[in-house]
Amino acid sequence: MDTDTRIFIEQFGKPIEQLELNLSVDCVLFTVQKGCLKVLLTQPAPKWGWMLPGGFVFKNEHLDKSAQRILQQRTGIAEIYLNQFKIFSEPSRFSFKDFFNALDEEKASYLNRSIHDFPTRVLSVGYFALVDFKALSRIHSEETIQEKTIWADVKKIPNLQFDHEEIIQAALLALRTELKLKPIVYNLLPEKFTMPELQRYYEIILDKSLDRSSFQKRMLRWDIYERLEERREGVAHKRPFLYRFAWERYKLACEKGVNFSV
Amino acid sequence: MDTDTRIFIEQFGKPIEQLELNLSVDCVLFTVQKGCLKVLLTQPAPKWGWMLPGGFVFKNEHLDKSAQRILQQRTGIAEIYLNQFKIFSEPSRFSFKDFFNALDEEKASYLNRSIHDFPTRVLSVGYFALVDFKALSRIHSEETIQEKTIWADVKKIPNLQFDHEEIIQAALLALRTELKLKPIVYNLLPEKFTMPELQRYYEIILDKSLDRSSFQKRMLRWDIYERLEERREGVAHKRPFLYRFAWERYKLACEKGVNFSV
DNA sequence: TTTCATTGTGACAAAAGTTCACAATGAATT
DNA sequence: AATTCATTGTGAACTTTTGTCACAATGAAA
Repeated sequence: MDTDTRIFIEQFGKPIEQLELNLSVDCVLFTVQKGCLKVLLTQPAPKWGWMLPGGFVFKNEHLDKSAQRILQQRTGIAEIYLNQFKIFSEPSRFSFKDFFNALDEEKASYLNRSIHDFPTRVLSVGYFALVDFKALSRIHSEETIQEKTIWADVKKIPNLQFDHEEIIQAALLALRTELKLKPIVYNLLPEKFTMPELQRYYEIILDKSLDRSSFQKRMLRWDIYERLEERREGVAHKRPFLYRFAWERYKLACEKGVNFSV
Repeated sequence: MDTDTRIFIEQFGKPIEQLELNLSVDCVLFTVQKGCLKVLLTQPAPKWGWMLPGGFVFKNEHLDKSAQRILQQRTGIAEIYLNQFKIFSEPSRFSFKDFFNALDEEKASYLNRSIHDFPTRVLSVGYFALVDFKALSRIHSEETIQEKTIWADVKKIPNLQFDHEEIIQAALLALRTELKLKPIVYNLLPEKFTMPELQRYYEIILDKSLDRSSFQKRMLRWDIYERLEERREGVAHKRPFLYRFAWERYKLACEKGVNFSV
């Protein structure tokens, strides 16, 4: 019996009978590290290439919960900003038949099933998620799945399984579009951050440089960031103020119809 | 045998074996008529209430094609602006069991199948579509399905089947959000239109009044509408100029990063 | 003590958005 | 035939927002 295949299909312990085999979720988890926008890639077993963290939806499970579960299994974090951005439904995007054949072994019989028991079309609902890289390193969850993972620069994505390269490009587009509508960058930053840091993150996501003075004025005019008394310490120059995202002010700004595009 | 049920399930002629019974598409077709934003509702048979035009996806059919087919069957128009905005996946949103029971007849046996042959969860991919009301009245397609339909004011939606009321509200939100990103209103208008008409359509969609002078200046500054030599004739006052959406200019504006929010 | 990259801020100009006003228009009314 | 009147195109004046530039403040590193 091929344990890897079983693990892949059975979602790390969930019996196959309790899975919607025609419905999967794939998560594009973005983070900013070393000045680059990165996405999490996994390799459940050495025989497979890199792919997005994802999996089949449980019977009776909400899609959002499914995405949340998949990310929690990998990061240990329960509350991650999630955005369902697109459904990938190309009939040929994933084939159980090809998948089992590619394994070049005893195929579906591993699961005591005929290949005809598997659906011919598997949908994937694409989610993008945002997380502060530093928050990840502080997490030590015992639930976290042990599988090989890397953070790949969005500008240098390796070849991926299935249609996952397409999913990442669509996620990137959706992230940038959403950023014109809502100030979601704060999900990538720690609770307290400086204006130059906020600006840097915008620049990294949008892949273009912004003017410092007008950026600061715009952010302050939105009035959704609370300036703290503290400043960032230990810098070799003037210490920048720390800011914090202010939910109540943000709600007010939304009601006023503030345009959050930069 | 219940012909209506067969027609409902079998998608007007498509054998049940060729349908993805766990995957449906529902279309929220918007139009502007008599100063109101309206959506198309259908009633395939008197025993059912109002619902959105929709149906099961064919095996091997692309989702976009499916939505296009469904709308073409109802409107006769082949090219309609389409936007896949959300997936409705609540496990209990549609149940074949409840559906057949509600019919209070010989249930699934109509289709020579056991209820266990039907999936327990049916997804719906939501599309919203935009069409010029006048274009509809000029269409005389022989393919058009004969079923009872109405145009319902979005402010006065009757009780609908399944989760279709929720789908309409989500579509309305998606339409308004999309309108901040792209000038998609032109899909609701005829090829030639005046500035006051364009403004009126924005006001109807966003459900708020806009200033005439600043609206006109904004539209002209985007430089995506071509002013024609013609004017609207037969009006009891100064004749307004006619404009036309200019694709090439629009593409240039997108490259320049024009913000299309009003 | 000096150097130096970075930050907060303000002056100024340019661009965009708002408000108001007025002449032009042409069917409808008298 | 003259008058009425709601609507339109446009421009002036003003406010707000954005873009550009400059300069002093800062504090670790040299």
